[in-house]
Amino acid sequence: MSEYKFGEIEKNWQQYWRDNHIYKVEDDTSKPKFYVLDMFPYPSGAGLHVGHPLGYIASDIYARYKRLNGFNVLHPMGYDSFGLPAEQYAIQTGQHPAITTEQNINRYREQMDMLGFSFDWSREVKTSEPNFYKWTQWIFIKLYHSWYNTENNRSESIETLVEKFKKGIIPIPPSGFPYSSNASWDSLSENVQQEILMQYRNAYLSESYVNWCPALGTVLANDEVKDGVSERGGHPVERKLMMQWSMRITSYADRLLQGLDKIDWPEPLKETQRNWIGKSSGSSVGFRLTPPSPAERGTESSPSEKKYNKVPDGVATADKRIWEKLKEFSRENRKNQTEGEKRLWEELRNSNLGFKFRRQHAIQKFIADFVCLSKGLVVEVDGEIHNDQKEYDEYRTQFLREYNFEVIRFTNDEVLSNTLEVKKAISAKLSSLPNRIVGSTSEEENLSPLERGRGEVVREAIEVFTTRPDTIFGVTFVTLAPENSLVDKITTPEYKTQVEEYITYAKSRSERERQADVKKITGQFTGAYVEHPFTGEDIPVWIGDYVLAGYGTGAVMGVPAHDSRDYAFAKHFGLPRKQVVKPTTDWDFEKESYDEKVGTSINSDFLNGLEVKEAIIKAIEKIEEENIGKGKTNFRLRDAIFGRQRYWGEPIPIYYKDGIPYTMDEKDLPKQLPEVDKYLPTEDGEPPLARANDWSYNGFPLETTTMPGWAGSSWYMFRYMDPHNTGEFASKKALDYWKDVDVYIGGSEHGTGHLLYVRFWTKFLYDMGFLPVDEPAKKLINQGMIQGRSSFIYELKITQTNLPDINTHVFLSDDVVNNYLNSKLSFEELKNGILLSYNDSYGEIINPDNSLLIQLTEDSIAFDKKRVAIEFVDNDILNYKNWNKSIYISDFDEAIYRFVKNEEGEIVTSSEVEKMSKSKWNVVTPDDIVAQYGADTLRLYEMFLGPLEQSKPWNTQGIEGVHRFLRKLWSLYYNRDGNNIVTNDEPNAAELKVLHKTIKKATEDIENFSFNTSVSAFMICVNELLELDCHKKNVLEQLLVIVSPYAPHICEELWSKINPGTSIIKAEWPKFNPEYLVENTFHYPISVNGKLRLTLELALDLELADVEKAVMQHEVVQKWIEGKQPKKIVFVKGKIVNVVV
RNA sequence: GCGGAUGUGGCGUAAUUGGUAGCCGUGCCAGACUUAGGAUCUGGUGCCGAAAGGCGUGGGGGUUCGAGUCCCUUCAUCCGCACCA
Repeated sequence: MSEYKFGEIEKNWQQYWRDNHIYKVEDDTSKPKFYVLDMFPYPSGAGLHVGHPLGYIASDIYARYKRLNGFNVLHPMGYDSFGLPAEQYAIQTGQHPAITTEQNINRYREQMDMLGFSFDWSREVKTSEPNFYKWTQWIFIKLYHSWYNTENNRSESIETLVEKFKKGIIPIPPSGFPYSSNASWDSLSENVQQEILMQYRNAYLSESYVNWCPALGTVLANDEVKDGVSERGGHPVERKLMMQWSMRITSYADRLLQGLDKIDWPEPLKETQRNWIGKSSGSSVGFRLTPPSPAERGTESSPSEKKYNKVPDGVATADKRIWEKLKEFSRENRKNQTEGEKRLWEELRNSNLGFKFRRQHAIQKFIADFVCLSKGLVVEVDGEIHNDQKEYDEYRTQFLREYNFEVIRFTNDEVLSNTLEVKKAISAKLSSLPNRIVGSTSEEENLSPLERGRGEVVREAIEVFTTRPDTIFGVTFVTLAPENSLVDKITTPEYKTQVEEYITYAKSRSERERQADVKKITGQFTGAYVEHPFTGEDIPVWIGDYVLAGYGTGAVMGVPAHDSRDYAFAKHFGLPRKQVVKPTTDWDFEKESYDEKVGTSINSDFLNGLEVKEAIIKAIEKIEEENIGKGKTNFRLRDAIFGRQRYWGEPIPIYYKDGIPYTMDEKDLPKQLPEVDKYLPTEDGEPPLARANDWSYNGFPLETTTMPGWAGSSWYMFRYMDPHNTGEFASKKALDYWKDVDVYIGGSEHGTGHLLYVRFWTKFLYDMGFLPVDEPAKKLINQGMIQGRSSFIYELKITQTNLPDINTHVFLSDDVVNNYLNSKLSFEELKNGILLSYNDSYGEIINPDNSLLIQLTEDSIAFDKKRVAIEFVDNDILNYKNWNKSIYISDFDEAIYRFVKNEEGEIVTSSEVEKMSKSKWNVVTPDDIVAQYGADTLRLYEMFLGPLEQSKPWNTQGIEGVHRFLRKLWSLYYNRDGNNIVTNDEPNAAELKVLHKTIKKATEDIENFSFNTSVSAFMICVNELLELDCHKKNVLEQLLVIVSPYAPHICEELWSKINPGTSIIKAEWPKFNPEYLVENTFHYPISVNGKLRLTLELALDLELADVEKAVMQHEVVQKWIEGKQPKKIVFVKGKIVNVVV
């Protein structure tokens, strides 16, 4: 063979590799493993475009490199084959999505094969195949039967939770509202038990606000919604309250955050994830509601308005009327404590259990032995139990319950003999109860402990979350989200109507509107007031839709002087402002709020003089001390909605018995998708699965929603390790050997979706003992996007008063339009050009006729920007000769096209860089490039384009150069006459230097994923070898090995010529030998005063003194120092000499 | 608004991490060969200047013998999040 016939060569070798299963990987534990993974594609109907292979080429190069270095490399590929487009297509055509998906996959496969990737196709996975999604369903079942135990910070089987319940220990569920019942677990009905467990399950069913997309007929996850519209299709999305399956990813928020520190992922991506998780620490603060007077409440006036009397009017714990008497009792009791009481007080006092207890405390007409007001728990120690005592105790318990106190009793003996158990029981009870806000009025502050026993005021409070507790003294109002359940409770009668109106208005605003005009300030006063926890001032309570119901407590404290949103709100409604932080610079508080976290606290009582950072700490301290609130961490991350009202996804393996969900038996998996007549919701609005004939399990109805697109992709990398296993998702042996992905390559657009979910599931599977690792990928590379270049052309439009505009089908060269718009071209000239275009038109003239154009006036013309398909544009020049009018201009209708050309006779198009997409007509497929230049050229070129991580618009300028390089490489082996000219001569020093310089560079670059620079190194190497006229096997052979990951076909071909019968795939990466690069001399740059004046070749072993002599003698240096004495001579060996005068 | 990134010839980019700015490739200019071609080869090509030389890494300032690289400041572009308290 004489010429570089890439087409033939590539086809032959692809065939050879396939036939010999050369890329098949065994679990060969004798070799070190290396796992190189690409994010698997969704097989869309458009096929691969030139952007897809960018990452695949990079990973292929890396995989090949690792193989040549003796690693056992796992490099698989598969398809994320469930998804919306296939289903949308199915709805339109009635064709089963599996069929279109299969077709698309075949097309993808064909295209990938064409590029010579070294994937082990025997391990291919498809998420839509039952033998794959069987395990996705299996994982779902595991998630359902597990809960996150915050004690040891990991997921556990739900059984461990039930055991706790049986022991009476009730962990606080993620929702924050624990069940509290004195009944034993076993005595609860199945229904209640399941309901309780649902509060804890990692996969759970709950009613919550979701992103509902009516056009797609399904809910979407937060990361599938961008700017209030669906990511796929761009349909509007609204908030809707629905019963939904969700994944409790929020339980993992902190670990997902921590985990980022130990993985080698790009910093911007980690930052995006941190942002998305959105951890912020601060404090909750309770603002007690000020009891309105009966007159204000309206209770006196009319019973019908009594429903607004829900504000507890300050439950003084002691009945004031009998206080004096109670005080006596209390005093007596304190003196005559029983042993048990004494012992228990030792345990409870000083907040030993984490909560403040009081003893001998009056609650209405009783004295409780011990009470924790912030939890509403009374602990009683009884003496001997006789019957009347029992009855009396029962009565007390009942009574206290009415006042919202839990009662727990122990006998004297119990306390003494088993203090530890008693303590544990109290602890468990405490942690199961919600917090209450307890406060005291300032007058009570000065009372003696005994006198305080009179009771403290327990009132309902609005709890807010703030990251700036240091600005607590700057609070001038409190705002609730319109959805906040307190709104209804607190609104006073006179504001009832307005508040209701406002809520209706807020609901009517779609998510998109709400996001679109963030600047629009709306809100409504409720009539209610709360009390400032430190100053006791009355603070008005507002509602406003700038407060989000789903974050924190759905309520904020308004500090208009130090929060820009509060500032805007206050300004709009004329609310006062209080400065409490002194800025470090001049600040005009009239103009804006001072939000910075630097400065000194002022007007803030105990915080005065503290720096913001200290003040925050101090404020939290005080808030906790006073039982006003608690230091707290909030996450922005929401639980991920897991159900989709769609057909083309994994069925959720759940059935319902009496309305209670149960998981299917694992042995019955996979639960395959049923056949349906249509891929649309039923008439009753049920998801498509409800159309199936018998969608049931053992006679019970099955769940009809399916899993979201990200389900399969959240664990697929582990399936590749053991893809044909039918008993497990992967064997322990395979998992232990392959462990995790060493290098994962894919786009950064998955930063908050896939890459977060896959980390979540990995951690979960790790917790449950199914995986040996808790992060899926050690290293991640984000390849940049290859953007498309969209072309546009202007169409002349005639605007008419009172009539619709006329599109003329006259298209103008972009520069002509610009010249006209910039007045470089007169209207007459333009008109002339338009009329002339009729002589050069395509087809006959239909409409508008020339007469209409003759009447054109300056006021009646406009230009319409239209898309042109990329295949008809070469370097921004419209190739109108190939123009296919039926497809290639948007808004086509039957017509004849005319073109107004510029002076060069060209039609110039304008262009924009956009995402490559079928709908934008800017897709370039690899097929044409491969046909024209070959896969090796495309591979090299895509790498040569620039750094892998960088996004860049696709252009083919420069592809010639890369192709030329391959031909030059070829010419090292074959001369023009097609004769093999490789010799067996020993290479000389110069040749070895060139080779080893390149080996060094190629090795370093590949390790750094700097593929563009190594391509350039190859070019230099080939250029230099050609110059040296080097055709020696000992040099060329090694060169081939280092080029082979990039251009495997040509290298395999040339290799086979010099090493017949062997494959370069099995070769060894050459070892860099630094000896060949050793130099004796160096061309020193010599500068005078930092300015380069000459270079001087000097021996490398020269020291400063010799160098100085040589340099100073030099006439050029003499000239520049102008006879002055050098102040200093800087000499860096092997680098530079600088003479300073 | 917050967060992240990037600014270097006509263009894509490179620079061993503070040490000769512009490698490699395109494009352009000139030449050679020629079957007159969008092939191949050779030379040139940051800008200004006839040259000597001067100026040059978005702008301004600083540190240093020396700055594309470090620090401060400012501008522009792109990406992500976006009323997250």
